[in-house]
Amino acid sequence: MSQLNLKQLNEKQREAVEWFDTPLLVFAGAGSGKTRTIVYKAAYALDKNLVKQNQILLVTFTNKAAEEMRKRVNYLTGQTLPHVGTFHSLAAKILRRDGSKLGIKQDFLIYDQQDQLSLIKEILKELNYDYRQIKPRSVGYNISVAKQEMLTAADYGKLARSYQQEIIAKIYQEYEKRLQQFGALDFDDLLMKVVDLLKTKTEILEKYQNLFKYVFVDEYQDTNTVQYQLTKLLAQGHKNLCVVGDVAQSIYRWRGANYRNILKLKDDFPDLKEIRLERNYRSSQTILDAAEQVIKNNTSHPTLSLWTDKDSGEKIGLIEASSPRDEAKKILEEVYKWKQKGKKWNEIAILYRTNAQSRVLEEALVREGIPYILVGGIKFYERAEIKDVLAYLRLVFNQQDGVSRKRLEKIGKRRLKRLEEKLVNFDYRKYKVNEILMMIYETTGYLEKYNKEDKEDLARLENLRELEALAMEYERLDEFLENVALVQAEYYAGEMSKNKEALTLMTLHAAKGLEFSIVFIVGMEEGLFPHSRSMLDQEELEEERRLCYVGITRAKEKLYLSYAKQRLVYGSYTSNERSRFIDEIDPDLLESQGISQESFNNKSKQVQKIDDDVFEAFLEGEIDIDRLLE
DNA sequence: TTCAGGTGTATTTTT
DNA sequence: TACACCTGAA
Repeated sequence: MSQLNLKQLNEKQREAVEWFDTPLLVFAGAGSGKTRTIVYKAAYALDKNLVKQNQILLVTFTNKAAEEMRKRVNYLTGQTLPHVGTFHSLAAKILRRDGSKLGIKQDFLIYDQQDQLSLIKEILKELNYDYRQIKPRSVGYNISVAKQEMLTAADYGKLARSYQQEIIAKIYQEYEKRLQQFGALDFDDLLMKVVDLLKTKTEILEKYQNLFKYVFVDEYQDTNTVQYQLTKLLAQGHKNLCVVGDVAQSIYRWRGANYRNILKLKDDFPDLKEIRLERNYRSSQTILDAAEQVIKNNTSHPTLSLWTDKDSGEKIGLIEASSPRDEAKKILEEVYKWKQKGKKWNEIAILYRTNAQSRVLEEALVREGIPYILVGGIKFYERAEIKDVLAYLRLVFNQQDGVSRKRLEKIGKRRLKRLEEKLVNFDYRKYKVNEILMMIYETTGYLEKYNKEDKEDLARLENLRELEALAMEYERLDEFLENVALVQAEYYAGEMSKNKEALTLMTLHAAKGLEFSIVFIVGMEEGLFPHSRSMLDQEELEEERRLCYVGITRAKEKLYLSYAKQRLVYGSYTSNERSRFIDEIDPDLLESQGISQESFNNKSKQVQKIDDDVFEAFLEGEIDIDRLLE
């Protein structure tokens, strides 16, 4: 039969898997086997014939998580779940099918944040607002927040109290008009419209309520109001709902996430069953203790109390540095220690609060010849050349698309004109995506923009080659565009990105859901972490603390916290106190790391590149750091 | 269409 | 500091 064996679960996990009587809320602490529990529960429901595979709806926050769960359910049961995805992809699916009832065209485009911003800028210009007074970003943010609260432009106008808000209301109204005209929906629209659809068209609501006999929602603490509504609507039918989350890991408040949604659930489902997964399989006791000591300073929400069978393990390394450069150096000393003990590069991660901090670290890694990957940075689909070509493709798909047209006008009116002439007699449905791509290149001569001899241009051409490879995977243009809009292509920057075994650099946000043997959290300074923008507001400060909690609980064996006494911020030197989060940890759990050896200090500066052979010898443990740096 | 120069601004960014 | 963005001139 199947791979399903409930003996692989602990008691609490099993209880969660077998519970089908009433709606279920699983508080799953960091490293408590959350994914495993969801996956087993879905598999169990299939195995017991409680539902068929297409009757399970499994909503996650990232495509990566969705992919992971789909794979694992498939492994356990041999069945593939068709409805696993993000809130946004689910909404897009429903709107493509039934959106016409709300007057939404079936082939609507999806505008991302950048599209939204360009559109707002254009409107600002046309309505004669000064972008210095009315900031496009802020307008976009306000519109987004409004939509998350399901406020239409008209609603917003009625609620507007200040002059600023009235202007935003006007822009919002115009923005909506244009979206409609262009046949486009933005990210927030997807959710808002689908809730609108389900609320107003009972027959459609019933259809989906009947279809989805079981609804799972992962990372529930990060849902916003409209996502909460959507969950409620869909689950209200069979009342077979399982949501999983951890309040202490809610770190997206600034995008509308409201962890109170998880606490509010009891009001909507009075017979809600609660199960807590508090056994941690990831970290040492010391790391868990530190995490708990930090998070218990948050007073506005309850927290879980994690425990483990493991030993207390290593103390938490505390690194004090004079500057970010010194910080990087000291970190690498510790990194080498672990490398010598046999750890692989990919078991080590350096986490920071802001992207700007990555640079000094990168420089140090490059100097030492340590392979690394930098997660985040410029996203693939956000690159100018990729956006250009996608704009052409979107225009082929939908000639109403004003944002794309505007962009294409900027890169060449003649090119655009030639394409538009071609499109008069062109039916994209008859061609594969890469055939259309070739047609675009031929008609517009876009590639001539770039010179192969130029290093930067060559990189752009390579990116476009990559896009072509992606396009090959799709037959139909609409499918390709939908995927581009809703799936952020994973993209790693950095010298050594091709090297699989590499140390990871990323923001604390990006680290959520991941784990590493050795974790460094750097820049633990007041003003940086907690960030100065968050220090005045209790709610925001607590979110910073949750972020710290997320960071700490990424570590399996050894955690390091580091801070620099002086740091260059916006061009001027500032001295910051060490982060309050460090002082929230019992000093007995901490251990100051030694001052660096002078030799390392001096030599590492001179070393440009280490010989491969020497480096290899070092990896084999044949020589030590000092020899390596000679 | 391109580019130099000025100006303002500066978290995090699953979709 | 450093970068993104706008503007105006060539």
